[in-house]
Amino acid sequence: MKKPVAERFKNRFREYLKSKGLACTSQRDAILEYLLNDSSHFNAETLIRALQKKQMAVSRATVYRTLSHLEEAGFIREVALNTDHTHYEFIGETAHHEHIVCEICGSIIEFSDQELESRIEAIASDQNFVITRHTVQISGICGRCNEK
Amino acid sequence: MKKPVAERFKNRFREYLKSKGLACTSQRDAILEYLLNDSSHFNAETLIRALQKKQMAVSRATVYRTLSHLEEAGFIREVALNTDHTHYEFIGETAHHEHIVCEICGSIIEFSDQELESRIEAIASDQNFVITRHTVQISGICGRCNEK
DNA sequence: TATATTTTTGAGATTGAGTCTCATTCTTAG
DNA sequence: CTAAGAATGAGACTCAATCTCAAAAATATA
Repeated sequence: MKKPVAERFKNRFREYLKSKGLACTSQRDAILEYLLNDSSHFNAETLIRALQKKQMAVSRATVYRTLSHLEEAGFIREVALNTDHTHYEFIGETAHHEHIVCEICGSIIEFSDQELESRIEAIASDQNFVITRHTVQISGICGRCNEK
Repeated sequence: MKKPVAERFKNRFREYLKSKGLACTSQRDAILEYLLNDSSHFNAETLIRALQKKQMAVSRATVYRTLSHLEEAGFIREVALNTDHTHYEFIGETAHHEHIVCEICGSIIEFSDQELESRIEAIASDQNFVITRHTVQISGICGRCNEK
């Protein structure tokens, strides 16, 4: 059985590539395919290893290149969860949201808050800025870790 | 003429070091001294180069180690202005604030907004989190760059 | 103040994410 | 089917950041 949502994303990506004069390759397919099924939060290195395990190995260079295209095309976005390496999340059809990360167990909670978003818009406009991107990053200790 | 504020910071740092069983060294002094006079926003590499120029060279390893201590002691904090490398700012006596960065000219505007802060507190508490840190990072295009 | 103990330093090796190069292979338009 | 252009992969490279360890400095002890 086909998954219509996944098909739609794949077509959108193909169209994006075509519109930019880029080629549709099996590696680019494989990466999007993987993200559609297995991943909401990831980084380049884990993605490389995961693809290897699935016998769909794609070289490091190609993975990085494809992630740039996916970001450019609006399929994924960078999230600053961790200073060590760039973290991404698949955007799909989910609404814009922010993250709270537990410093102890590493668990990630997503939230979205209209009041917060409006305030950010207002601040930027006060400063005469046109926003292209924004992130709210909260680190702390989650309820469960606090009990221990 | 002595600067009383700077002296106060230096004493606070010495006390912090003592309380942790750490030594007061000329290198640690030199780094704090530099930050007190010359810098609000900086990163490790520029700091290393700046100290060299002032004939107060401190090794890379020591700079990184000292920055950790200064952060731990609450004198500086990491700011995510740029994904390439860790950016710091000297906290001093300034109030907590966030940043808007222009993607074109790189200019940084600092702002603080009580409404935003309260909202963040409320969200974390809804999720049963105790906040240890938070950042609001806005990227966009500033008024001046937009005109061009 | 001299000495013993502990901590720090610096030089350079190491790690690891991310980028670059370039010969070879794949896509695509015609 | 073919020619032209684009993408891939292997591995070299970059650069921030960390680690190692012998020598030096700071602190504690007497």
